[in-house]
Amino acid sequence: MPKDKQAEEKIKAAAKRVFVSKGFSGCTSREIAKEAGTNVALVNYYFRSKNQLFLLIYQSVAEDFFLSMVDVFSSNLSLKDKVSELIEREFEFLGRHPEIPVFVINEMERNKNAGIEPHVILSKLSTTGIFQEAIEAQEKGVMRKVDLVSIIMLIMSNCQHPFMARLLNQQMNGLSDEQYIQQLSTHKEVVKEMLLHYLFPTND
Amino acid sequence: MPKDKQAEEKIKAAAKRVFVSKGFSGCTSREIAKEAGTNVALVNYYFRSKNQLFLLIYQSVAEDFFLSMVDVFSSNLSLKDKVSELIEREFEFLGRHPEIPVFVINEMERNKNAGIEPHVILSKLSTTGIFQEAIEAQEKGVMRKVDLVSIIMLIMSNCQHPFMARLLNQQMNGLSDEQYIQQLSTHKEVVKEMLLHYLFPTND
DNA sequence: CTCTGTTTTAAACAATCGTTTAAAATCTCT
DNA sequence: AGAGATTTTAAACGATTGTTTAAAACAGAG
Repeated sequence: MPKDKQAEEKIKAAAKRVFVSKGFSGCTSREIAKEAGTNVALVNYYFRSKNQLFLLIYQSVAEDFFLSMVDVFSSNLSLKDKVSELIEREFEFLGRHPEIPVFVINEMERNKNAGIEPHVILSKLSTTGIFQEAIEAQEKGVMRKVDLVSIIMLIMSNCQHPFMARLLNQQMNGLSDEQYIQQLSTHKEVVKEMLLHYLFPTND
Repeated sequence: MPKDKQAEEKIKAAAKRVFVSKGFSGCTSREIAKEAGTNVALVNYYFRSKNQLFLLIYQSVAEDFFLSMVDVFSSNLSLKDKVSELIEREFEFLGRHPEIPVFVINEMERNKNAGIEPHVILSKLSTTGIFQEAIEAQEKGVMRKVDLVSIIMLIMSNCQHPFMARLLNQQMNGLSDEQYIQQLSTHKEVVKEMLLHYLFPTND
């Protein structure tokens, strides 16, 4: 009884929700089936196995995760505005998908010696010319002469960690869910101010 | 045949290694037993169940995780030196136990609605008077007037994330294990410079 | 050595896991 | 409406899960 033709898409969407929030080891095929409103056999009918379904989901999630960076770097904003815009977009994206960084990191670690491929999106980052642009800005004295890898790490740390460590931060500071959402929006401004002042020092 | 009296401790140590690196859902009781060089029955003989053993491990790990902060704040260094020393100790601790932040965050999330208690250590943080000290420093103009929660988040983000996202950073930048260890030590200095200059601005 | 209590082991328990099978239900096309 | 292909379901498969049982191996005291 195909109540709606899109059973395959329903399963994919359910799998995405369940995998991202509980991880591969933290859920079962039957749980995904129930979330999709069907049974286990149909999940394997469309996707052959739990592991194959997972790989499909992981790739699409990892792609989403890395995508926002790339096209900011391809724009023709100034380097400083690119960094500012990147922070803005990361907070917006992670506000909608706060579980993704932990999910990706967990599954990279779980498949350390196994199959998950280094993602192609990452190499696209080089092709935007962002590194060359950064080096030139450093030579001109526009940007502080800091190790480039460290700059990437600074941006990622300050954008991702507030979402990854949400429960930790809430409990440390006694914040409700609503209070933490408010905190995130003030924290975004703090991060932007700190990073931009550090990377692009001015004389005022 | 009790080859060594300390079977209980061996199991506890093995459970710590396995739980921290794979998480509760990512491992089995038999795996822990094998890691300890014994069998499943003995694990439950000493700890009754996988879940009870886990809770024991989780509490001790979470305690270690929060401990370094507290006694830095209890010292009689200047506020600026306290922050500097905190960053130094966090990088040292996480260098020895890089898996702990992800572990704690994962298990807090997994037991969101269940049993893991908010840790008492966190409330100890208030008793050090660090918050009062920070407010006074802000009133004196020694410290930048930034939201206190955000300051904590800045420190935690920049210390923890480089260890949590190790694989991610290595793959983004094509770094070997040895190269990343080197990167971490230069990044520590960058983090210290950025945070201290931001929080304690001077006129030079 | 013998007895008593503790520690360790092998084996089994029911439940659940990922996966498969085969039949039922539904859709497509004439 | 009816034949053939596709989709969906219920049921079962062996393997593995957390947990328990009962007997073996051991320690210390008399």
